[in-house]
Amino acid sequence: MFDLDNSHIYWWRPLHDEDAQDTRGKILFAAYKEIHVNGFQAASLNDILAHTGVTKGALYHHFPNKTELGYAVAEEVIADRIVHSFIQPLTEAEDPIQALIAMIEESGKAFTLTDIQLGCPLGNLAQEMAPIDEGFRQRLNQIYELWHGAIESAVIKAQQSGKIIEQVDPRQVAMMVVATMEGCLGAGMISQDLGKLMCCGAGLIQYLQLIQVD
Amino acid sequence: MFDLDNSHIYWWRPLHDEDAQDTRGKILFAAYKEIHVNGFQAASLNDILAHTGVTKGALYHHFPNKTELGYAVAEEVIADRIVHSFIQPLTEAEDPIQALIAMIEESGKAFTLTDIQLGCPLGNLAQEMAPIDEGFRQRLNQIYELWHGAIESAVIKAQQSGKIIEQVDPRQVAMMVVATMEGCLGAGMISQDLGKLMCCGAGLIQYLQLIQVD
DNA sequence: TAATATACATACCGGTCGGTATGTGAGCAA
DNA sequence: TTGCTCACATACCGACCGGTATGTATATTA
Repeated sequence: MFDLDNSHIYWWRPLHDEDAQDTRGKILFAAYKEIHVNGFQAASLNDILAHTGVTKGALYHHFPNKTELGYAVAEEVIADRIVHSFIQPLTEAEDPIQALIAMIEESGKAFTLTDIQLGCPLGNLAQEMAPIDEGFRQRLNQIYELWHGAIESAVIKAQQSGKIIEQVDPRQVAMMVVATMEGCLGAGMISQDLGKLMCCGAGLIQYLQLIQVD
Repeated sequence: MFDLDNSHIYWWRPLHDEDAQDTRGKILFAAYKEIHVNGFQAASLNDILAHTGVTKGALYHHFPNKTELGYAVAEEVIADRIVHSFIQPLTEAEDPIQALIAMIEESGKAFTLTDIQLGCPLGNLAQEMAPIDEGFRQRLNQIYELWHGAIESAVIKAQQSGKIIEQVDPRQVAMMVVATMEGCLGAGMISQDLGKLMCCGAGLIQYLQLIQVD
């Protein structure tokens, strides 16, 4: 239904170099892009193969069926991306709340119109598959729990060093931040307007500043 | 792929009585449910017909093709639901911010596990179709803009009556509230945990209380 | 009453889907 | 050299998809 070849500006690209990959890696990355654009159910194996030059025999040599290919994309590609982009920067930071704010600001600037048209690979797949496939739900939920945990730890750390007010519940803040980030991306996607994405993100940043001690 | 018949507890049900509808209405409502469960692309016309007892001839008598059926669902069923559930209560309220908080609390209580498994009909469809079909994007974006406008007006009204601090931008708050509500539903969906939905919603309510003047 | 339009019902079509059965060439161990 | 395994390649299958062509009963109009 929709064919997108914008590999040169693909923000959601996994961090490692996909050109130097083996057959399995090629399939995995092509499947990731197909799924990101069309969703899992509408993703066509034939299209994935056409984009890679790999044949169907090779695909079914590495993956038993389409569903397992989807699981592998979730576990290996998407999880990897979330950890590197949103979790590691938080756990490594001195001041994790400032890092979080910086991360939101950076994301807002780094996104292109093409990026937000596609939405978040994790969020899209979760919305589509969680209700109808327990295997997807569990794998994607695990990624979210990692993410929630990282922000929760950041808030706790900030509270301990007296940078965030004691009244807020770290778990609540963590869930809300992730939810709002996903929601902001959705707003950007539907409006196809980077300004609205930034507007939404600014609201989130202001919230994070409101819960800091003066 | 997934067949759900929980019409007796279907929270997302349109407000009017679907049993007393004409053929067109029956198709529309059945399509709405199919799309809500499976997404638009994976929604099967044959399944819709099987659930209604209507035949394909009747369907194509009322709708020229699947896409136009989807447009009609967005314009007539989904928009109707959002307006009645989230917009009218706001525009009619004396104290719209309190109404907004009450609405979030009420939603949290009214939802069943089955409800959150499916996610928001508007959000799901937007995430799926906005990137690949301009017709869907425009129709769904219009609904979001209505929603944003209603909350923005509520915030402005609250600022004028001195109930909300002047520092916040009404448009930012509006977009963030909608984004967070959608994000919270997503969190509930993926975790299949009403507690997490409530936790996320509590974070949003606390934000709304933080921007109120003491 | 005859003609016409509406509101469906039935049967079927070409195309695409995920999946499979079978074939093939390279590498390696004996 | 032979025999086996791995890593694919090719051809094909039945199922299901959205869509259409055609038939028919009923209501409306001339």
